[in-house]
Amino acid sequence: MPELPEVETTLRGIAPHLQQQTVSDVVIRNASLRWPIPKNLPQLLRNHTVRNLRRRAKYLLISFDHGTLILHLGMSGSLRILPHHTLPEKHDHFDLILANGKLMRLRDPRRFGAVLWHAGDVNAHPLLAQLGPEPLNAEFDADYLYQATRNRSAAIKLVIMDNHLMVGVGNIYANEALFRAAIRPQLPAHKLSKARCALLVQTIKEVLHEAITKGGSSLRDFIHSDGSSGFFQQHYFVYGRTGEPCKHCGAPIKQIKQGQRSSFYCAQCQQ
DNA sequence: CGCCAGGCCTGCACGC
DNA sequence: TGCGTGCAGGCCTGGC
Repeated sequence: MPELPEVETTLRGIAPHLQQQTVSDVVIRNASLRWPIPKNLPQLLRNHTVRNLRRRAKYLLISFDHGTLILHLGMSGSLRILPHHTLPEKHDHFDLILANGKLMRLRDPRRFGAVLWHAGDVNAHPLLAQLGPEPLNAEFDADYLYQATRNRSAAIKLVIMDNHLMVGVGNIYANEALFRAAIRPQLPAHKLSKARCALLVQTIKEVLHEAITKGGSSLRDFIHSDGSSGFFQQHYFVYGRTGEPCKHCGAPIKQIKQGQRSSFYCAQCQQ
């Protein structure tokens, strides 16, 4: 279930193998992801060279001279670098085959991911054009969060997960960042003081940085691994810990639903 | 068997 | 008008 740190780790894992490499072929085994994989991708990419790789929100952007391949891992997607002719397994839907003897393979059991093509300025793509700032960029700061939440009466957890306001905060890290900032997830966003906005900005950056560092430490296993990059071993303060004692005060962690997603918090520590 | 998890787009209805 | 908001639906599989 890739959140931003997993996507960032994936980017770092695949980038060295794709950079300046020429695509020799594209294999589409099952085109029915969130949107259909364009059928003409093989013709579009054959004999073209990867110029650059980057991440925007949870999208991986692989750019060529004539356009950009947009990848999203959805909830169950992973990418691996493998030798040519490695046999595909059940949920291996897409391969980018490189002239250097390797291939990049997308596995996505639940098929919520995406493989799209955009010619021209990728930032103008409908999926990317409306996105808010990156949480790890300097532009995402206390002033920004404070101003952006003044007219938002919705719960702060829903607001920080709104991609128009900011990107990259999924359910796990939203819960964890709010716990660390001692902010109750149901709090109306506009009620946050400037100081609490500053704290939340800090804890969001902190949980994401920590997760990326941990993911990075398992990067050596990226190739030939299952692509999960060791994120399973992370410890959480609140996520998935319903009824278990708060690691700060011992009170049982509560679970509620917000926007059809589970929220976890300590009613004692978070106000 | 049913329920749940995950990301996130889409559509609808409402009120200001 | 056009937002913000809340809700539901859709896309899937695997694990409990």
